[in-house]
Amino acid sequence: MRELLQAPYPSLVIPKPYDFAASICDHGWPMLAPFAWDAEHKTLQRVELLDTGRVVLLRLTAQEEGDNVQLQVAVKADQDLTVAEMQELEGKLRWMLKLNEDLSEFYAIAAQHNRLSHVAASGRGRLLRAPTLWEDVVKTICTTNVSWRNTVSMVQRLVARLGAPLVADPARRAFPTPQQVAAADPALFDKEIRLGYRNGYVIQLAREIVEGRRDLEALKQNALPGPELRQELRSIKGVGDYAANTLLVLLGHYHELPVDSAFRSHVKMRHFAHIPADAPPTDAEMAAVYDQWGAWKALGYWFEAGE
DNA sequence: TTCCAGGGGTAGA
DNA sequence: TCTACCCATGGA
Repeated sequence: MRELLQAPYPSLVIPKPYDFAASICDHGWPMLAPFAWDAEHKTLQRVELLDTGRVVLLRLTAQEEGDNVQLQVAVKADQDLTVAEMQELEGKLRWMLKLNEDLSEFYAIAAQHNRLSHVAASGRGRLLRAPTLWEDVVKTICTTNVSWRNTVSMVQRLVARLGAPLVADPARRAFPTPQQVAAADPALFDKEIRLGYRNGYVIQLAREIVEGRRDLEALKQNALPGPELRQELRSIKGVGDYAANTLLVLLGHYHELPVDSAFRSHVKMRHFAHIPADAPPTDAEMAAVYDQWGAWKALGYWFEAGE
């Protein structure tokens, strides 16, 4: 196993400003396998299966000099990567870190909010996502109606049982592909992976993809307007309003709010504390609080809640 | 034992 | 469109 320091990818343009560690940690995704966050060294690790079938370990850190940030990418692999593999990784890194998104409109609104102006100043808002929409859909389904700790456990078991292993450290595995999930014995889900009633949703989605009945990755091309994209996501069994809006955020559409128990709890406490408990605000009333954020409601809520 | 967690599907109105 | 009911899992 060789450690190949590719530092940095010269064509991987880092936006300014950009706070690598804060951006990675601004939601729970780095805690979900096969991601792992090393807080002490501010390093994001990920086991990744390449198109060639090779499994590599990525280690990402940022080197900062003033507002000039350079991404340091270390790749552990059994041999040198090919040019095509390097290009594949570069594309995946750009997607995962949302380096291509233009957040200037969001920053302009955030700068007008005293308590959120730091978000704009430090260049946050690029929430971590998986290289594939498939992985993000499965993980989002695993966040529904369970505690976060349970989500972490479910995803860990899914990766541990079905993901492709790293040669030098077989205990570390990549996220399972739709093919691997579709080919798995459903009994393995019932007995070991234990996603509860979500087992059927994940297996069904994998089969739809493998059989060519659904092309999730095509949705990343940003070819569909928001409402149609949302409708497409809602057509996935197990994806309801909350999950669809969460996935829209991951896809770079922030006009819909992922309304879950955490949203309701936060908004009630922050904006409706004077309302009697026996007459709670409706979801629509709570969502209206963020109308001022226009197309950036979800980020506005997210960073307000994260203060 | 019961409730709840970063809800969703279905049937019936 | 709205409501009631059911759904596996694991921790409190």
